[in-house]
Amino acid sequence: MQLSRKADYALRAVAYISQLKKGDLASIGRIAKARGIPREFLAKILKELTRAGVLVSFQGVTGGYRLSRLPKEITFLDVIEVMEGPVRINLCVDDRHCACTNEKSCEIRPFFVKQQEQIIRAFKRQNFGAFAHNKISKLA
Amino acid sequence: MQLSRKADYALRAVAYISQLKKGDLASIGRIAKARGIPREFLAKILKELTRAGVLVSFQGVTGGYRLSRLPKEITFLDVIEVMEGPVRINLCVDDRHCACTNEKSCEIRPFFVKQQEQIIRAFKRQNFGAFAHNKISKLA
DNA sequence: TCTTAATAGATTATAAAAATCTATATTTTA
DNA sequence: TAAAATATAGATTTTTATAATCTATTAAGA
Ligand code: SF4
Ligand code: SF4
Repeated sequence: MQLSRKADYALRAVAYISQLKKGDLASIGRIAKARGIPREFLAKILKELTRAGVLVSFQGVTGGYRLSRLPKEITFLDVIEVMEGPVRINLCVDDRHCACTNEKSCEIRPFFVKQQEQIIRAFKRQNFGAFAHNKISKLA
Repeated sequence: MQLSRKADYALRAVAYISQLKKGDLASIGRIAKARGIPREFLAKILKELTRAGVLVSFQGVTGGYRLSRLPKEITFLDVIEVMEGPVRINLCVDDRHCACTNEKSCEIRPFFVKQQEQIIRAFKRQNFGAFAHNKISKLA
């Protein structure tokens, strides 16, 4: 019932990158240091975000990462789903078949279906526009 | 980001017990069979719920469990917290001190504080009155 | 006193999360 | 063109949490 550290790190890294000036890049090392995230773990995270199309990367001495689109066009849900896969608040609550065989008659399932909709809506509503360079004074 | 099986089992067990007629008891074996929950695991769960004051138990041949109070007076939150401890949607989001040192300046924390309030409110609102004997035709 | 319950608590097994490691590819610049 | 700094790929390891089971004991009714 708790967000993984991986997703938490990812959200903070993307928030950091959102604050870059247009055209700027941030390297793994810089982000890791600024946000206190284990460097190698962050490398893995940014790699996955890049592969998923959330970030764009550049290799070489002046390399690093930037967003693939505007901050306001990237949602918390986008980032969380790259890290954890589809959000499922309880085992059964998605469209796929699951191990539990009670799905049809289950008393408590409808409650979780509803709560899942709520939380997904909230994750979708929250985007990184709130952290963009013009919204926050300076990078730490 | 997913409810534990333990909590899911617990909710279904309490829902089952909520459907008993006044004065009736249900044994571990009966509930486990009816709901497809591993018997020994359920024994542990019901033990904990009893110790926490959600259920009342009776030993001996005619023993079993009943609710400690009216179904509508037991919430999903009550049961979930006995199983998993305090609900925390992300590491930092509670009153205690946590490992992450970013708490004060963290950009994303306020979002999770808010979402946590939402989900806790929903867990508190949902009670077992909805499953009481007079609401549902018969026990399966 | 036998049987069928719950209780207590330790233990094991499995899986997921978190982190790290090794090696390679790419780009800049001295 | 060699060195340095960067990202990429993927495997591996470590750690922790979840899930489940086991052993022994206590309690009460028939
Ligand atoms: S018991 Fe109900 S809520 Fe739980 S996993 Fe199965 S269908 Fe879903
Ligand atoms: S980084 Fe922010 S949201 Fe994440 S655990 Fe730390 S304070 Fe909480």
